[in-house]
Amino acid sequence: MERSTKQRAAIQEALKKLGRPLLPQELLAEAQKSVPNLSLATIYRNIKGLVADGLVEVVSLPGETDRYEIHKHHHHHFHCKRCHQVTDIDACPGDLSQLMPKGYLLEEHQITLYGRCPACSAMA
Amino acid sequence: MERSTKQRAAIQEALKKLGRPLLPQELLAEAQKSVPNLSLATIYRNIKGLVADGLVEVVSLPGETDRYEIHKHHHHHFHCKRCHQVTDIDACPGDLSQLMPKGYLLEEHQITLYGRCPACSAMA
DNA sequence: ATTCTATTGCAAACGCATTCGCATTATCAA
DNA sequence: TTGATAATGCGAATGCGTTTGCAATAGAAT
Repeated sequence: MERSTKQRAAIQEALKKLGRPLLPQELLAEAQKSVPNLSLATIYRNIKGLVADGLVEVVSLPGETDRYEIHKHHHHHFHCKRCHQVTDIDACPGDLSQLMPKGYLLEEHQITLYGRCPACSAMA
Repeated sequence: MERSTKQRAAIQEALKKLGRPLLPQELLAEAQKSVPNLSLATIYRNIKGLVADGLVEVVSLPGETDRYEIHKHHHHHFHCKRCHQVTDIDACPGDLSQLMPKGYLLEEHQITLYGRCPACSAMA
């Protein structure tokens, strides 16, 4: 059966607290603030379960290793070119079937936006 | 200096002929039709050069290994969920800065469309 | 033709994210 | 409290895409 551990709690906390897609490493760093010797293997093991339970979702961006965030409704992502943090974008242009050539059936779409986040655009 | 080999020619031909982003393996298979014992290492070595020369561009899609296609102007991609082939989509919704939260600077965007290509939607 | 050396093919080696083995620890039902 | 066993930590092992070492091959200038 399923046991509740401080590690799993710390992981969910971290995801909830930062509220953006996190790399296993980022998740590890944040969760270790409450469980110091938490290991990366435990991050992977728990994430796997959380994803299976539908509590967490995998965020794959082009050329990036998978990130994880608490499950939400349809949304897109912004990737800062400077700090490389990924942020959720709740807006959506809507139906894109207008872009499709004849004969193609559109089922989903994913948009990745690139640029500078507020903190980074304030700098350079 | 730079020499022209039948392998490099075959690789460019394959990219031109299929006209869509190709995986190293797909490229290998197609190019081997004219140069039978072409090796994967040669695919990688030549692609590297072609990309450096700006003749070929890298196409990274979420969760997929990089594909390569002849360089074109801004466009997007369609990924068939059944046959997994990737097709160019020349249309673009245009300016998406309306989606951005305040303070974020938008520089680029990438859209990946998913569904069924004509051949595959005709089936199931 | 001959020579010089870029390019190739092949297999071994890498880099890196993710998974696994296993002894140890900790959760939870009884 | 105790016993059964799920979960953890750590390091070793995978998987897989890509790169590299090296001897053999083949462009291209002379």
